[in-house]
Amino acid sequence: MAKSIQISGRKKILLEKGDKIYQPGISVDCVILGFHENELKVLLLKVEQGNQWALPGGFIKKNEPIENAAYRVLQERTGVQNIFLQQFNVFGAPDRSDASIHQNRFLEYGIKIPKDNWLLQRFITIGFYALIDFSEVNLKDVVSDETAEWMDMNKLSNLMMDHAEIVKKALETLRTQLAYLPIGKNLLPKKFTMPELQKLYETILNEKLDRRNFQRKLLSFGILNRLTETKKGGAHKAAYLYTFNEKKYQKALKEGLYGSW
Amino acid sequence: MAKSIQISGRKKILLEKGDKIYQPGISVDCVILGFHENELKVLLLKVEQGNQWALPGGFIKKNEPIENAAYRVLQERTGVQNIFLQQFNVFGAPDRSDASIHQNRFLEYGIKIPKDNWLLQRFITIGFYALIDFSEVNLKDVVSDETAEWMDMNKLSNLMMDHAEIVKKALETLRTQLAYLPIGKNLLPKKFTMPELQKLYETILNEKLDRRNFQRKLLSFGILNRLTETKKGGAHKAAYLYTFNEKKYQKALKEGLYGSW
DNA sequence: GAACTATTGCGTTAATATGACACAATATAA
DNA sequence: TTATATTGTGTCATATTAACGCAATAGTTC
Repeated sequence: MAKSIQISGRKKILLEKGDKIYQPGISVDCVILGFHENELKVLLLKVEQGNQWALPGGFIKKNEPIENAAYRVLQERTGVQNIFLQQFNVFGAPDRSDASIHQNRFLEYGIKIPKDNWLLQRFITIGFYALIDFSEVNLKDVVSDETAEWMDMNKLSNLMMDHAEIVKKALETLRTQLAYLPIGKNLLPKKFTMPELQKLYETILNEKLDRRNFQRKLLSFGILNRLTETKKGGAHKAAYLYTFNEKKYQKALKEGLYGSW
Repeated sequence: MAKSIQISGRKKILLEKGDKIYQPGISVDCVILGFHENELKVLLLKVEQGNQWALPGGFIKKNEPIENAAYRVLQERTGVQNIFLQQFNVFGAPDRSDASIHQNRFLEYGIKIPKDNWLLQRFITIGFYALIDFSEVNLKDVVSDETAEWMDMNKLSNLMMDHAEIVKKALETLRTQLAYLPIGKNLLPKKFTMPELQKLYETILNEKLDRRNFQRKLLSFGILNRLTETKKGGAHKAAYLYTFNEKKYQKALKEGLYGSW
C-alpha cells in the first residue's frame, strides 16, 4: 500500500510538473525486440485502462541526449546491458497523441483538467528499436500497475495510438538493415548454433532460406568464430556452437557487410 | 524599405510569440541536394551575423504534419514541385542549440532578453533530405536579409551549429539508399543521358564507375525508357536521352531495386 | 546394442551477376 | 576530309548465388 501511494505520488508529479523536467511535446518510444522459441517478440506494456498495449516510452530530460532517454527506458524495463539501440523514425501526425489517458488520471486525482497541461498537448515521438538477448531479460515493473510482456510479432493486437505503425516501421527497418549489418549478436545468446542463427534470419525476413547457402554466406562475412563444442541434447546430430568475433563484428557494424556498390 | 519593416515585424512576432503557433523545442532542417556541372550541391542560407551558413529550416505548426513543415521550407526556398523528401535522422544533443542568434535579435529590437523565450530553449531538430532538379530551382529569398546559395558538397565550410554533421549524415544516408532506391529521378532533368546519370552516381559515391557495366546495371533495373532522341551539341558522339518509367519507378521506390535476400 | 530417424557438416553443379576490356559508330572541331 | 573524344554494343573470365546430393551422428526405438 505504501508503495502504491509512493508510485502514485511520482505519477502525479510527472503529470503536473513534468514540463519542468522534460522537453515538452517530445517523447521516445522503444520497439524492444527479442527472439525466443523461433518467434520474434516485442516488449509491450499493458496500459491501465482498457485492454490496450503500449510501447515502452518515456520523455527526454531537459539536458539529456536523446539516445540516453531511450536507454533509460530500456534499462528500466529489461535491465539488459548489451543492447543494439538505434533511432529509426519520427512519428508526428498531429492527431497521433491521445490525451484521454492523462485526462483520466486527472479525474482519478479529483483534479480539474488543466487545459494547457503539458501532457495534454500534441506529442511527437522518436522511434528507437532495440535488439536484446531474450534470455538475459528480467522484466522489471517500474510502475506497479503496468504489466510488461513479450508479445509475438505476428500476433499483435490492440496497440494504442499509432504504436502498431511504429512497430511495423521498426520491422521494416530491421529487414533492410539485415542486408548490410550483422544483426544476430544482440538477439542471440553468446553461444549459438548455425540453425538457430538461420531461424532468426528466417523469422525476421518471414522467408525460408536454404540451410547450406545460408551457412556459406554468413561464414563468408568472417564475423563468426566456430567453437569446438557442440550443442547436444537436440535429439539429433549435434550442431557446432558459434560466437561472434567481437573485433570483426564491430568493424562490420561500422562499415557494413558489403562494399555495396 | 516598407518591405524590410514588414519582414522585420514578422520576425519579431516569430521571436516573441512563435510558441503560440509552433511546436516548442522542435525544428526541421532540410539538406536540399541538387546536381549541377558534375557537382553535388547543397542549398545553404547565409546567416545575418558573421560569415556562417545554415541549412534551411523551420518550425512545425501546432497542427501540422512534420513532412508538411519540411515541405513548406522547400517551397519557400526553391519553388520546385517534384521533390523527393525524406526524414533521415533526429539531432538532439543537448548543447546543439545556439541561442546567441536569437539573443542578438532581441538586442536589435532593444528588448531585454526574456530568459524563458521559446527560441532560447533547447531545440531538437528532425533532419530531412531533399533531392531536387537543379535546373528547376528558382532560389527565393523569403526573408530579404537571408541569402540562399548552392554550395559544393565538397567545399562546405563555416556551417553553423551541428549543420555540418547533419549534411554528412544526409550524404551517408543517400549513399546507402542509392543501393536499393532509384535515386536519379529527382536530381536530374526529365530527359537525361546515361553519362549524366553515371556522373551523378559517381559524384554521390565519390567513386569512378565503369561506363559499360554501369549502363548494363541500370538498364537491368528496368526503370528507364530510352527515347529515340539523342542529346546533340556535346562535341562528340550524341548520347541517347532517357526518361524514368514512372510506373516502374514508383514500384521500385516502394519495393526496392533488389529483392535483397 | 543394433537399426532407425531427423538433423547437421561438407560438398558439387548450373545459372546468374559482376568486373575488365575490345571495337565499331558518330557528332563536332580542326 | 580527317582527327578526336565520346558513345553504343559486345565478349570473356571470374565471382557470386541458387539448387541440390551424400555421408556423419545424437538421440530414439526396439
